[in-house]
Amino acid sequence: MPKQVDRAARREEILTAAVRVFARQGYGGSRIEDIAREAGIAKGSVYLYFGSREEMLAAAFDGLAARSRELLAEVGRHPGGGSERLRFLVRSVMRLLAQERDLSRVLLDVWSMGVREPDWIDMAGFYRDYRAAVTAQLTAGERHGTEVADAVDPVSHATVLVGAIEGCVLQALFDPSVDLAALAEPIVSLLVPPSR
Amino acid sequence: MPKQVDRAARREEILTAAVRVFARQGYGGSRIEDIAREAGIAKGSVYLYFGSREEMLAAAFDGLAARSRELLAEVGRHPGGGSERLRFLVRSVMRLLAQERDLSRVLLDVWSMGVREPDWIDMAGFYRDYRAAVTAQLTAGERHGTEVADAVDPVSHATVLVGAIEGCVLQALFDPSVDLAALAEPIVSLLVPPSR
Amino acid sequence: MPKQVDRAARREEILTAAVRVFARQGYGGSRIEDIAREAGIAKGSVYLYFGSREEMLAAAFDGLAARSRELLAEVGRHPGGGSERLRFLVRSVMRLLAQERDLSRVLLDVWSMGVREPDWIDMAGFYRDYRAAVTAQLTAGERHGTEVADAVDPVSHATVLVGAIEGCVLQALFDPSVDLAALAEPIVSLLVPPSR
Amino acid sequence: MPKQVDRAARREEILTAAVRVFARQGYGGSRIEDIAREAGIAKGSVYLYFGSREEMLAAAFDGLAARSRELLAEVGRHPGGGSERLRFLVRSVMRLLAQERDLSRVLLDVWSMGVREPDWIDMAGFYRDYRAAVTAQLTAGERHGTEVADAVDPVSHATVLVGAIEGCVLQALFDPSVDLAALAEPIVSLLVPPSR
DNA sequence: GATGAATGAGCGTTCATTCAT
DNA sequence: CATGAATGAACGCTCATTCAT
Repeated sequence: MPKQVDRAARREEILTAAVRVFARQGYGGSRIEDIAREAGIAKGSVYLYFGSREEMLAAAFDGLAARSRELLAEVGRHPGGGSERLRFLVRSVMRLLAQERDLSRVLLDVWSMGVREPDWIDMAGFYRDYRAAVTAQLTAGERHGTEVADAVDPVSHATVLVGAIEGCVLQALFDPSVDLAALAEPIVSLLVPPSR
Repeated sequence: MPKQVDRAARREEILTAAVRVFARQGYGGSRIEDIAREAGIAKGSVYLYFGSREEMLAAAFDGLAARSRELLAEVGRHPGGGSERLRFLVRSVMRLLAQERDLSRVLLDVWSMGVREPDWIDMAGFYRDYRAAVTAQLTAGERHGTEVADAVDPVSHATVLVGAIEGCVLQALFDPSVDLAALAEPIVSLLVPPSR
Repeated sequence: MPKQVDRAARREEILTAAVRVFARQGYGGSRIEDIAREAGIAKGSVYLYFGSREEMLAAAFDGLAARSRELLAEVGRHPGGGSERLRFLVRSVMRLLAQERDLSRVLLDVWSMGVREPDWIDMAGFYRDYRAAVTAQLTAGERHGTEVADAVDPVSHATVLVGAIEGCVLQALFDPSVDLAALAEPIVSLLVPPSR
Repeated sequence: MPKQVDRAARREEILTAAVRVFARQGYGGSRIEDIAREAGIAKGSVYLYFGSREEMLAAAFDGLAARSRELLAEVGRHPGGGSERLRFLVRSVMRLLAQERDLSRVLLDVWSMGVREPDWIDMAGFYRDYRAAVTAQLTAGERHGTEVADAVDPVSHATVLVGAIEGCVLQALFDPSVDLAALAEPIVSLLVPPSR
């Protein structure tokens, strides 16, 4: 299936170009022609791979979401207790986002879009799953009594942890002096309960 | 004698309408006419009070930023040590944002805009000040040795705290089952060091 | 009738302001508000004296046309033969236009408007009368054989003379180094037949 | 393979349509849609060939100016003395303008625009060159003493000659009974010095 | 497939004019 | 009379999308 591979690869190329342009100009400020130029193809050709401009934004987020879900899955297979796994999660996610500056920027537009059109991409579901995975690890050892009883209910704790990650990404986008990668450890120290 | 109008009040009315529309449709999806209709005036009249659509977005954020800065200032005058003051800050900010759903939604568009056009509104400066105020309270008692030495440097701690707030707001926007107001206490418990 | 006088005077004030603005910004680029500001009154007040923006342009030209027609009438009463009278006409007209830079500039807009809407102001009639007056003087002495037979028919001669005046005004408007007043004598020398 | 279009030719078609519309309705009264309709294309397509409405006006004048400059250059190569050459110039220019009624009408708008925005199109320069070419021919034979000493300085003489041409065009535009082509000879007789 | 010329709905903004005070 | 806030029709220009080649 050589055609299939080519098609998918070309689609990916265009998507990468789109993300660069979205990151630079914002979704609202990105013309199809800008994306085509960035991808080195003609304007009309974009429509051979994407049905609309919005579809590209969705695809960009899908990529990030897929990688995040993979991470979430990995976490469940990670050796160690809940805390080890959460540390792994936080570090992995922060590394991912620190490396994907462009995608992070685009995330802002996706957020804005997702708030308005809940049917467009299931943002609520994404973050719900995210929190659920964190919650699972936070409560992992509980039934064995090996974790100190937390004053904070695990779901709220998870929300705060997830929120801290997203909120740090946000600040890093605004202010280059905020080093996103370096914030993994503080988040871990402050929000991941010590093992045992 | 011309018609008597309180320019500032009228401007505020329009701004409120604009925020409602921005919240509902997103900045990019809000036509001037929508805003005018929401405000109960004619399209052209909007331009008697705002120079452009973007100016309304900026004004919306300015309002929120001003109230936030007030809060920050109040914090400095609040009785008690750094921890008390931080508790006050977190609770106040969360209450403010919980009450201002529309403004929070609009915040997403402002973020998106602010990342791209750093000269438009000084987002970096806003969050820098925000973090600085938090940092100040985190280090308030330190020189007297009354606070437990923190494993996390105060600036990073502040970033995480501010991030947690913003990140919780974000999740609450996506998912109505996330109760923003109820997250104040978890944030306090997890991220504000206990007094003494 | 004091009110009457005031009203007329006020109208004239506004018209003068309008001419200044038209000259500076062009008719198309002159907003009613600009004119009102120049006249030191409120926007709405303009409409107490003029029915529309276009009416002001017409009035501006009317003023110039009236003064031109006066000149034409004076010419007929001027002592001397046709040539003397033409010299007087050319010098007077050139002096008038040289003094009224603003009106000359506005003339360009009036021309542009007048070509398109013949019913608006009778431009054709104005120039016809103008040429007729010149023609009359060119042929003044002819029937007595006191003028040298001209190789050029008087109507064409008049057209060229009138054209030269307007064309010189035009060049002076474009190029400040063209001294309109100084062109009266050359026009006289070249286009007014010597007496006898 | 994209549709094959001769960009320059298409641009010219649109320009011709624009000139027709400008001539009929005036620049200020010509909507882009009118021009598009006249050209038989869609509104947006106009912008594939012109960046703005004003650019079309400039292009219209550029065309006329280019042809005029060609004429000026031809004059310098024309056989005969200065007077022969000037006769050739006057006749050629008058023929050109008589044939291009629409462009002449548009000229009125260009004048109006050019007076206000000297940087837009170098009207002053155009007429300066025009006068310079005429002046050159007026003084052509002087140093050999073959021309009768003129009472009028050549630069003023040139200004009057150029002015007469433009002024006759103007009158012809207002009044159909003025036959522009027929005015070439009167201008020659009156303003071009006889040979020798 | 690829192209890019063409389309035309759509929108931000302007401004002449009106009219309540 | 004077004012200037309000109006809303109008228009220049953009750009996502289509489709003939």
